Amino acid sequence: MDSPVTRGVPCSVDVALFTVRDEALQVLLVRRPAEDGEPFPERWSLPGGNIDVDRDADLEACASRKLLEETGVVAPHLEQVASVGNALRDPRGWSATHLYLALMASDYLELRSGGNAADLHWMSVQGEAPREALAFDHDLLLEMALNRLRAKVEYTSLPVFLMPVDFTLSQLQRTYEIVLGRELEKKAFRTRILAADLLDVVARKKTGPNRPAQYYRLKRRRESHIFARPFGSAPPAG
Amino acid sequence: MDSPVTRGVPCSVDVALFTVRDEALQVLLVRRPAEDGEPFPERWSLPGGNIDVDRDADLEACASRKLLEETGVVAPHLEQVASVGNALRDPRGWSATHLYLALMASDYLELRSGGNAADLHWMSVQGEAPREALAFDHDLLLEMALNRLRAKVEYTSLPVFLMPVDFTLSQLQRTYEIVLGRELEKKAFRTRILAADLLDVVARKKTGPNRPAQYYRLKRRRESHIFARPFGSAPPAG
DNA sequence: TAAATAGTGTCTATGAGACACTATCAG
DNA sequence: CTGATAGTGTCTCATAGACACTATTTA
Repeated sequence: MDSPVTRGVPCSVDVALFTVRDEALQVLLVRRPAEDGEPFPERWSLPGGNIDVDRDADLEACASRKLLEETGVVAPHLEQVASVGNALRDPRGWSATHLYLALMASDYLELRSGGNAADLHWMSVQGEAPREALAFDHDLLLEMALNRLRAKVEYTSLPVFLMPVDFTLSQLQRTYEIVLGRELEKKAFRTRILAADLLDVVARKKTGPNRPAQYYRLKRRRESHIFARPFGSAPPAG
Repeated sequence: MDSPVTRGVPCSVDVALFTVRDEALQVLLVRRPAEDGEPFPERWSLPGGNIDVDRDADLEACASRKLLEETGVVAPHLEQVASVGNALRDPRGWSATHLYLALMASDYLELRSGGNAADLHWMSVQGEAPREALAFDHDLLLEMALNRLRAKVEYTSLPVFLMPVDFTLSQLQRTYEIVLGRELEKKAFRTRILAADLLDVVARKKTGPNRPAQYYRLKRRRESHIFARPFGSAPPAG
């Protein structure tokens, strides 16, 4: 109205890609470039970057593109978490970023970063140990993505996207437990998951010196299932 | 990286302000200006507009400002819903908007619109009747805000922000029913609400030719309560 | 008294929690 | 047989759902 020319605001997308590796929930980080003029040189950050209005059909397409370019990966789950815009998050001035949460099985991973894998890093988010500060406000963004992930894991089937194609219920339960940071009751867990009718039975597979487990595979469906009650006795976050 | 100057993207905030009036859930609309060059002249739209990096500390401050400027109102609940950015939503080119959901009691309302109240309009969102198309992609934004509202009302105490300061449990239940579009069981509703320890008892008030109801008032707390199970037998949306 | 709305008593149904039990493999 | 992990039987408990019942007001 009163501003004759609307300049626009620097607009980016950042992606918190989680996986479960080595019995821990981990998030993918990329190293910031060392070039002159770039803020936070050589610091770790979430993968992401500015929207390219000529290449990105929409915000989610930008998130997919950034993930593919920086990691060579197409995640089976990608959802918008929130947007953060203010004058302080980038030393160059007012900017807005659009945070996405991505999930994938660790055995899909074959990371590449413009030929330099040393610029990629999995960081465990378990434990309260002080972590190295990330670039920009990415510590906050990571916290927001983690809160979203944990909140949804309390009452949805989201963790199936952290599993390989075929998996057992014990493996799925372990994944839930790692993300939630607490143990779950076996019988209740199995009853719920099977009642949700999310999984197809596939052939049993050989394992070690014990009864072989039934393997399952996600049915064709995009959305995750919402359970009528949250897991465990803990109230859902919020 | 390869673009020497990052131009930025036109960045706006839109607010879906809901209230319950006349036994219906209603959303506030503002009329687009008739000026030459403005897209969608004189069409109805959600209140909102471009971010002013000199005045808005962050996205939420921008939403509050737009709401105050266009309606004279400070809503007791304001939350971010999602962001939509693509090349098609504005005929002038790629843009991103940040959608907020606001709730307030209808008896707080004293709308003003730069001196012209005819540019404001409450639209009922009940019923499947085809509505007049809104400007930009605001039909989509309204749908997203409605979905968020209805989903959260299934398992939270959000509707307390649609109530006046003092209210009865019957009135609160009616508000839930209007938003959800279905009736709830009285006993279960009252038990849940009271067990959540959200409300303080205030003095009874005179009513009509019947037993006077107990009035309640929201305790001091910012966040809405999350119930362990959704209301009714219907599964939560999602 | 009737009419109207507020609020409760109580039984049933569902599904989670606990936990001990059985099942099936390698050796 | 043992050891290990997979999977089940069954009891208890919390809370929603149904619905009839009582309570309190004005007229």
